[in-house]
Amino acid sequence: MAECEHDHDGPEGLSGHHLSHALHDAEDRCVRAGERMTQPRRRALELLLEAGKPMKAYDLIEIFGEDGRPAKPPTVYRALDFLAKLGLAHRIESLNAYVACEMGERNHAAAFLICDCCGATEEVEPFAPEKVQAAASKSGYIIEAVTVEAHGRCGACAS
Amino acid sequence: MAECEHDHDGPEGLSGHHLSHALHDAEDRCVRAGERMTQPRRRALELLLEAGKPMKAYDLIEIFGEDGRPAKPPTVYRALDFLAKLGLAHRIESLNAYVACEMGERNHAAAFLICDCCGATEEVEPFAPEKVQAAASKSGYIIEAVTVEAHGRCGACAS
DNA sequence: AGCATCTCGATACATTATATCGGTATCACC
DNA sequence: GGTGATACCGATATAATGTATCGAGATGCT
Ligand SMILES: [Zn+2]
Ligand SMILES: [Zn+2]
Ligand SMILES: [Zn+2]
Ligand SMILES: [Zn+2]
Repeated sequence: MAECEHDHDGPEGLSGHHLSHALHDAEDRCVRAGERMTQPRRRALELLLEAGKPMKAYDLIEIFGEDGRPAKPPTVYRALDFLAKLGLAHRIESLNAYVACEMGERNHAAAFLICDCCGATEEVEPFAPEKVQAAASKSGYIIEAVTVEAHGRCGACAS
Repeated sequence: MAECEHDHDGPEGLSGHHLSHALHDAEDRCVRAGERMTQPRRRALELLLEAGKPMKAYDLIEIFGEDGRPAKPPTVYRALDFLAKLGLAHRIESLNAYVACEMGERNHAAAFLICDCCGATEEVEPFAPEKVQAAASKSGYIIEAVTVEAHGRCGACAS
């Protein structure tokens, strides 16, 4: 980021009834998963959907209150963790940022193309690293580095 | 991590002439790349190689000085950034940690299996996310989440 | 009602990372 | 062998990011 200043306004986020629908769908999904869509969780998702791009936790914290007052950090971090757990949002580790999931399916592997120049990001189908450039070039991307991080349990801990 | 307490001592890092050789190789590679292997860079790599596992920046900072005194944060972060740029080490974003590269080739896509229980990590060949479980099960790993983050330049910025 | 569990708000704190600046080393060139 | 450009370093200060903890309220179950 900030390496060049191409000023490209990408596609923006949701508003109006698109937003309402997305929130309603999320609530459904939440209920089906046996979880509660509480007020802070809904608000966090609303902000991510409105933004339509990755947001830093502290940027959300600043604008969290409906009344314009910032939230306390744990409130927002808890909500974001919840959304990520449910698959409604993803954390992008290399940006320390969070973004609403654009795919419907639950618990899918997440993959992102991230422009280091302008900050644009795109959620894409997961792919093998050696196929990244081919996949990315459909969007004109030139990839410089790919990282794959798979979390789980090792042989010893799984047993 | 810290979810269970299987106490498995994994393979450890380098020492003695294994360490010296690795450092010497790194210096060669550095020179061939037209870069300088300075004292702080060498020291950072030495610590990563000795550890043989991912290390937090501030853990390195604590033990950085040959004389037992800690380093200043920018010293270590600069060295780590350099090592990562050269492909001698990787940053593991989801752990905020750094590890010496176990593969020889330069600028390869990095992929890691990370045990959330004991913290064991393993650098592996990059793979397509849908093949992760198959690949990982060779080591007994059970994968719960995979993320792919590809950095580069978007169509607009590349042009 | 009584109890377990989940969730929240608040305070305080911990961890991780960077901006900046002045000085030194290194190198290319003349 | 001087001179300027660049890369690198050490130090100070501060910014950005993330958590531990605790008491109170909400929710669901029997
Ligand atoms: Zn997604
Ligand atoms: Zn871009
Ligand atoms: Zn590697
Ligand atoms: Zn383990």
